Amino acid sequence: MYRIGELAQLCEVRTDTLRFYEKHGLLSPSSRTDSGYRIYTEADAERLRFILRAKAVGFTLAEIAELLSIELDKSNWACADVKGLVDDKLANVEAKIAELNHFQLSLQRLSQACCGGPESAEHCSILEALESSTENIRCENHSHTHDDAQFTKTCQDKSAVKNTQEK
Amino acid sequence: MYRIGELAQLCEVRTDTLRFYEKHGLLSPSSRTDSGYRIYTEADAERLRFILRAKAVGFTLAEIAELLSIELDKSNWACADVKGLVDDKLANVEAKIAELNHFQLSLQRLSQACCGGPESAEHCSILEALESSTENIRCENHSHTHDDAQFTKTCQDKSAVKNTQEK
DNA sequence: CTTGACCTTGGATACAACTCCAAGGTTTAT
DNA sequence: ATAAACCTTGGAGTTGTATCCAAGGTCAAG
Repeated sequence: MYRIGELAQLCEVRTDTLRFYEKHGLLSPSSRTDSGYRIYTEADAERLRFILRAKAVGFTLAEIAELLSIELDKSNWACADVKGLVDDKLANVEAKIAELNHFQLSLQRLSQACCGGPESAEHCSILEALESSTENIRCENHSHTHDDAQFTKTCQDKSAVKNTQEK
Repeated sequence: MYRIGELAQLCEVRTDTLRFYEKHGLLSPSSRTDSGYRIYTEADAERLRFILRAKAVGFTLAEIAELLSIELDKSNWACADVKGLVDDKLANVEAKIAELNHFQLSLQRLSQACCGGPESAEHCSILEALESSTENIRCENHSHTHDDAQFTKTCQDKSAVKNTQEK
């Protein structure tokens, strides 16, 4: 039997988070004291751990609510249903990874093209790329032309410019 | 010279988005008609394209605002400043990728452990993993024990259960 | 001169997952 | 008996990126 603060400490969440989960139907205390304090049982704690584990593999709270409803009524669901949720999530995660990989590649190319020195940014390859090239930033049309000339070219005036930079 | 709807169509954004960018200091029309209509010049369109390209490589609008302020005053900034922004973003993106890769791995393991068949979910490996294992879901403590016995085990009752599944 | 397409503004709504706050009640320790 | 630490509720705020709406003004065509 835990009071809200105890359960929170045990599972390393905030009390606010527990109330938030309650409001959203994920976890309600099994009972209340006469004065209205929430009382959580060990089973409640287990349910919370289930939620946290599901969060740890990337499920949103809405998805976790679905998992919990299956969990409470397992015999009326098939493995296929559960696996479906996991596979949908997996596809979802993989799509996000693909997008981020695209960002990563573009950023790497931009970074490599820039000397990164104390020279004036007037001829900075990064800014130039953002000013004009779309194809070379988004690598969506895989043209395979290997024309990364634009990206290996660095800042033109490496010769001292001695600009005072105020940031 | 474009009216808001024309520029929006040209760059494939909503007019609302252009007003939103204006409200947030990213892009203001160069002038207005007597009746108050926004008038965008070709330079404004270029600035919008800069914004959209920066978005395409993963920058947030706040970061883009920073890039734009450099863009407008290039000579007072160094390549190092620009490259710094890109490299910070890159680190940021890579951290997100790492997190998602972790999700992906966990989800793959869960998926592989489950038969995915029409059997009752009463002994579903996925639910069991969420009920009890934390270490096997989060692969944070790289124990390298290769104990994926828990993950290769599939649903126990492949023998017909014939549960009617209502979803 | 009316219809429809366009434009204006300010403000509301949406999503996710909290986090914080104020005003007040309860429990525990001294 | 009183202070500290806990708890309650309802509601507002956060971050990011828009999207939608209502009430009204403008413009071109027929």
